[in-house]
Amino acid sequence: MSAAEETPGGEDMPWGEVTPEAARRLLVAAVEAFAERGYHATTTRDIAGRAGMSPAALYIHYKTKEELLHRISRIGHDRALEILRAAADRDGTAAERLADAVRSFVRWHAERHTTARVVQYELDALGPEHRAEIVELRKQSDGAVRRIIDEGVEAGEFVVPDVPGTTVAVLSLCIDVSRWFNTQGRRSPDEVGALYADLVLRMVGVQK
Amino acid sequence: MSAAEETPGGEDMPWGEVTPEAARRLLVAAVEAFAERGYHATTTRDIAGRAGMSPAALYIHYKTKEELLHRISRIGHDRALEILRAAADRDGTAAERLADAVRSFVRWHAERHTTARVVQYELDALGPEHRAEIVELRKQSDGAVRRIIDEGVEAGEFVVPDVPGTTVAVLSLCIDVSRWFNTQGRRSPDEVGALYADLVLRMVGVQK
DNA sequence: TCGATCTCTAAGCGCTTGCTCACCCTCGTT
DNA sequence: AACGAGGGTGAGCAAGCGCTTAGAGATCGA
Repeated sequence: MSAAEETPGGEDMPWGEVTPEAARRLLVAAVEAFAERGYHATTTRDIAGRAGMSPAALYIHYKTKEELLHRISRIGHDRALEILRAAADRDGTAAERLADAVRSFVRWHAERHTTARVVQYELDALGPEHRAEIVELRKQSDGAVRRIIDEGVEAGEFVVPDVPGTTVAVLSLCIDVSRWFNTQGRRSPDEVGALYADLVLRMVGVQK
Repeated sequence: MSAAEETPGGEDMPWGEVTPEAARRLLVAAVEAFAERGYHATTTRDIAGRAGMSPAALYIHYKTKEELLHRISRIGHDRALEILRAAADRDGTAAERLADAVRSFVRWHAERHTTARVVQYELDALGPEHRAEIVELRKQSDGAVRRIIDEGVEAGEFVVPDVPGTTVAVLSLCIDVSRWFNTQGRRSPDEVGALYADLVLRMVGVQK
């Protein structure tokens, strides 16, 4: 390891920013449990057990079970928004940027589909203030995609009669990947990403 | 009422086939509660309360809480499959039939989004045998859509490099409507259906 | 009029839940 | 050697869970 304070696994390790290590183990265990059985069906004993700790250990690092979900949701949404913004801010035609956004967004939802499932489908389990915070992040994701489509229409690259509606459809299509994607399935995350990028370009009227 | 044995509301009333009336009231209450809070977060006391009955009354009509979910899921999936098959079996070009399938399927997911949310997103809460039964119905839905796309490709109407992948994407797009659709929102079920039918025709390469 | 049948309730059982508390063990520092 | 701080545990509390049971009331054919 090059830097003294670097986290094991490097900066790109998922959950690398969560410290100390016991807190990260609990969080990873919670992601798995929430993804498998849903937030409400998961017990704090199950989470602690998966992390190899006693039920009481959870409450040293997190005030409540809901705070655990919030931390997961927050980190996941930050990452999702980062991915979309990176694609939107690139150089290139609108078609290139939209394809890039869909490809990387879908790849994330497929590769990290356990995390994504929790992030995208357990929103209602959050408390009111936490939910409001996350909803705001979602609006920004919507904005990033809409911006690309708007610019494509303006540049004459896209033919889109209903930009807000198409934006919702594109995001919805990508997000739902985390529901049906299965590691045992036939397709790799890269393949699904490529397929979806092609489908979305067709949706906005790009001719090949 | 014209026929002696007719159910109030007529044949097209949702849940009209569920009798007696108390059982239907409980089922409708369960749909609302499951859609709002999720299956696991919903208590049998809450369901009975919404139906204006005591907690014990639920067990006169249903053996367990899971049986209630299964009944809802079964009826909903039957209806969804019926909609897709009706469109697939119509006369007309593949494009017309695909547009019809998407339009009516999306309209159902928007109009009855509380029901659809339970039907589409609470699959994992079912027991193993019940889940297997429902998964089989889903495969048939996939088959109905795939058939239309296959025929469109064969007839030269569609240009689709990856038929199975596109089928999954089309169904996924429609199903996810039940997650984000809101009655207070700007669009009517008809409008979303029309938008989505257009987007899907673009996905399969139909030129306008 | 009488019991049979069906629907529904009040009360509550056995269990699990999220979470707490008193205490212990392992440290780095003095 | 003594200490304080903080991560960890075993036991368990109050509350809420799905579900059961004994019995009340309403309805109806014989």
